[in-house]
Amino acid sequence: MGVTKTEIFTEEQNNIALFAKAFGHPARVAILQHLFKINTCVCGDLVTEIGLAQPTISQHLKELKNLGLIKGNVEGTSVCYCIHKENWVNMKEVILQFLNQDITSANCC
Amino acid sequence: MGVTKTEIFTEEQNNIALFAKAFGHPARVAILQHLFKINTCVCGDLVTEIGLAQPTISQHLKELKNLGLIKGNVEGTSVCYCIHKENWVNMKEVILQFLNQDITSANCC
DNA sequence: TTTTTTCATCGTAATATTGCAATTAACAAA
DNA sequence: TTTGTTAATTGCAATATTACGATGAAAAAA
Repeated sequence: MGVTKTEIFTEEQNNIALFAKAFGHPARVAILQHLFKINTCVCGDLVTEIGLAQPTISQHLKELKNLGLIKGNVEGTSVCYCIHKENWVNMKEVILQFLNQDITSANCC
Repeated sequence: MGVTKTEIFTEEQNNIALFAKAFGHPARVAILQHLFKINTCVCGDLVTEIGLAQPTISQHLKELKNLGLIKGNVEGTSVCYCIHKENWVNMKEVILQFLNQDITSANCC
């Protein structure tokens, strides 16, 4: 029915899925990459950088912020965004543990 | 319009997003985890293991297969699935490169 | 104060995703 | 052949996501 049955999965499985969804869209990937590349707060140039309409970027930023992967500071009329280091490291741990499952001993067809 | 504007992003950004979407749903996370845990081909018990209806599981398996992350062998009336090792390693490389962007020197607010 | 700048929010349209009942397809077993 | 088993496919309903124009809010600039 279009709604994910989160209740039948573990918290870990739901967390992995939530984080993965965060960079499951190229616009959010591009936003995060830009924040890493600039390596400091970014005030306002994300719209021209990415090439989507301002409300669309704002929406993607909101999702990333809700997940805690970025934070935003108001500076006058503009807002400066940057990676939330601590939460990024936490997210990375969760995803890495999933990606690094042992595959070497797999006895497959 | 509900449709992602893939044409304005790089191939790398689109690839990261595609792979991330693959485990952006807890059912697919659970399927992959089970395949890793069993560490061999799995024939048929995924439906009872995960707890979703058979057509739903079949659909998630199809997505993972289309992305190349798993492969399926027909064995009589049943189908055996397992991780596609080589493609999994490739996917891991792509995601890791994205996750491991340097954050230490970030000069943030 | 008025205007401008910058970003968030609202409302809406288009498309995508999730989930399942019903059916079909392919094969094994009787 | 008929029956049973297993998994894919079809069709559909419900919900989620993506994108943007229009508008609103807040602060700086004139």
